[in-house]
Amino acid sequence: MSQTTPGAGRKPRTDAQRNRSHILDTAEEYFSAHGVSGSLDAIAKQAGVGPGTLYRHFPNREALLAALLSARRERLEQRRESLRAGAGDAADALAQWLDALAEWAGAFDGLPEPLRQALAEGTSPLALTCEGFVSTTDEFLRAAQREGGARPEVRGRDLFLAVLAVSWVRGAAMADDASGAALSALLRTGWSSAPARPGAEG
Amino acid sequence: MSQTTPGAGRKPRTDAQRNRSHILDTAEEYFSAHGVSGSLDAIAKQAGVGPGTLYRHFPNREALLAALLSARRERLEQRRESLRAGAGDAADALAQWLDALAEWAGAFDGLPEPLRQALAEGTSPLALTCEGFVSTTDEFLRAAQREGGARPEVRGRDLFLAVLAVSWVRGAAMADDASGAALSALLRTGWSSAPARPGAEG
Amino acid sequence: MSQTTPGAGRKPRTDAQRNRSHILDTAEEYFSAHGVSGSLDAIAKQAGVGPGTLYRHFPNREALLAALLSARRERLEQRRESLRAGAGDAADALAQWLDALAEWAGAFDGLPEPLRQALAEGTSPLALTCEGFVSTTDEFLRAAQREGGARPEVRGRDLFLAVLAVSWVRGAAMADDASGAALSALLRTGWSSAPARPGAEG
Amino acid sequence: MSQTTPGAGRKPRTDAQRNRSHILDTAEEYFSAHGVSGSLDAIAKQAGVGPGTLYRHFPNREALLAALLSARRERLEQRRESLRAGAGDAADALAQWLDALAEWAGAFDGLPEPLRQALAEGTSPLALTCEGFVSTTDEFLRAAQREGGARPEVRGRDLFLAVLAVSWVRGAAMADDASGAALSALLRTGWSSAPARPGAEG
DNA sequence: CATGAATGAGGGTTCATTCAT
DNA sequence: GATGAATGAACCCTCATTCAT
Repeated sequence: MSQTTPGAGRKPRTDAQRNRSHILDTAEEYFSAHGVSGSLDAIAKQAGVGPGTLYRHFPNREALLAALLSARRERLEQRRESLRAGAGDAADALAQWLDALAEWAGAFDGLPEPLRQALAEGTSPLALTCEGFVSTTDEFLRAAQREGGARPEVRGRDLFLAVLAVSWVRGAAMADDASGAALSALLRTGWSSAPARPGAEG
Repeated sequence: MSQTTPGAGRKPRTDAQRNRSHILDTAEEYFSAHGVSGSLDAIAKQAGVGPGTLYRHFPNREALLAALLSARRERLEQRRESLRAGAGDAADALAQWLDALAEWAGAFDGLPEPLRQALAEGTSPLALTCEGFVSTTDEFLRAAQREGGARPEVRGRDLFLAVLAVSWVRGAAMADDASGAALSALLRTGWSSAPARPGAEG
Repeated sequence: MSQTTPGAGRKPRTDAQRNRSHILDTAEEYFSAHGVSGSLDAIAKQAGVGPGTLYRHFPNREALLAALLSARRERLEQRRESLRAGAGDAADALAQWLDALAEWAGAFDGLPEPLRQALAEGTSPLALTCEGFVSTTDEFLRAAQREGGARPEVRGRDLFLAVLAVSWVRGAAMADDASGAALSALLRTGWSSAPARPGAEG
Repeated sequence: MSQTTPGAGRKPRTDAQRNRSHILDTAEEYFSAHGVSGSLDAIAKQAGVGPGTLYRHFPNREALLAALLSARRERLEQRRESLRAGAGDAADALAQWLDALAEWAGAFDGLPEPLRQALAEGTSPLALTCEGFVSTTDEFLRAAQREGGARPEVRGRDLFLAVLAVSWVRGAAMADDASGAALSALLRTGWSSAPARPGAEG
């Protein structure tokens, strides 16, 4: 009655994997449609498994989220590599990295919230993922600072949080889609047009 | 059971008012302690009224929130007036206005979320309040732009959203309290140290 | 779809009472059939109310149990009165009171367990009821002790617990129904045939 | 993952035994800590075996319990032997046997319950163990009766049940630890101080 | 023999909201 | 106006048991 596509026969053992990824697919779909607060039970049902099965694979919502994001993380890490390899401006690289990060954090409706919490509380499987990205952000940032393309007082963690915040704003179906881009720009240049403290950075 | 002595038979119209403001006081306290997602039922109970009574005055959570914020809005409007009157730099006035706004948006845990939604969806009593502040922000912003103290491409709505976003980040008990301030600074100056406007500063 | 017998129209307000007692009736029936560990949700469903309604009236299983038993308590208290009024032997009165108590404690399958817990932990609405009966037991006991019909070292609380224990034994569908009676007798006379009090019988 | 070095290919038959006794040790520990209603899954996990393995050895909770108790049974049977050998009073021997039994039945929190059920239903591996002890109790009892130290109408089965009941009462963390002892005494002498029906037994 | 993934009913509980009184 | 009982979907989680490998 439950999990097999009819005619697929039995799927045990190795299909723990298949089941797991089926749950992941379903969750991806479900979170995309309903946001990260969607019901776990509903995901299980939609995946055609009992709640216990989902629970076995992912003991809580964050674990599921973490698994979901880790798939996307790969893409992000590829991006990181290509940006590292890229010859150009360190500041541009940072900007592009932040964009990639923002896209990642905006994968699902409401995702920024648990990410921020993970960062704040440290526990939760999401925290590790976040910390990793904070480090990467720091690298890009320091490179840019060395080249004089980024303000020296800025810290990677703040930048990461800022990206989260921008994603959070984007999250709502905005009346005005320009806002997302505008905020990214704001983040880069600030609203002030005063000189960026001449002499502070050469 | 709450405000009338039983058997009095006289229920002066003012009782409705008294009830209403008692609910507001309770809600203020409750939201401060439990964040804006606290149970409305609990507020009603704590206020000593039935849930129906609460609902009569405030048909939903946002209405209650709006009423709560409108009290604080006065303070904010006073701030606006004093900033308008202030002689100084228009950019500084804007910065101070944004700070005041951030404080307002951080009144309760989780408040930025409904504010953003209100702004995005337009419906909801909160939307009006927000729009009002967007306008005010716009005024300050345009003044600053006229003086050359703010970038011309920035819009008041984006600034308002940015303030919301900063408040949202602050919301979590951050491991690092400096982040809030850092983000505010970031918002003003951006992370880039490239000249704010080519030619503007040599 | 839910709680009204079709055609009964609406039942609000006063029918909180009717509802409440309907739940009680259902619970009585349900506990009789399935023992005191039966599902509360199932009771609610069978009573035609939502789980929340049941929950409103009885915040937990013990509260429900207490309400159920308080109905029977009246019968027990009548018994107490008639025993008090009865002229006869104080020891016999005690014995009959203990029998009544045992019947009360055996009302539902598994009831002795929560009763014992209530007595041990003191919290729980059941505890009060139990304590009351302990007191009554003490009264009967002391009367019997004064007449020399009960051992002086025995305490009311122990007797109450013993009754609970006897009911507990009875609880299982015994292969041998004589056991219940045998235990009651045992409780009265003990298994030893040594003189009850040295000198009391020569 | 548990007992074989992976790749060894050799799984001597004794491993089953080793597994079995490891499960038993774990269960002993677990039941001691959590009472007999603890989760079997948890025991399996703690023992480092799959739930299936546990189930192979012990098809249900009672089987596991029976195995656990059979270890303790040996101690009990030694006690029996020493009591049989003892010269003294048959009634005292019975009393001591009952004490030993009570201790046995109190080995784990909540143990009396399944024991009673086993006795009542006859099925279940525990029943055999219980019946054995009923017989032994009967032996001691009859000896005492022959010496005039026990009432003639008492039966071994009732005494066994009574011991279970006393253990059951002891089970709860009693506000008053004296109750356990008091009940044992009660069981021996009864609460009545009337002569033990002189003439009925000599 | 051992494994451990899967099952899935069932547990208690919460709460925004409606509506008869 | 105020009341508060009723609703009932939804939530997360547990666990004894089966069975393909």
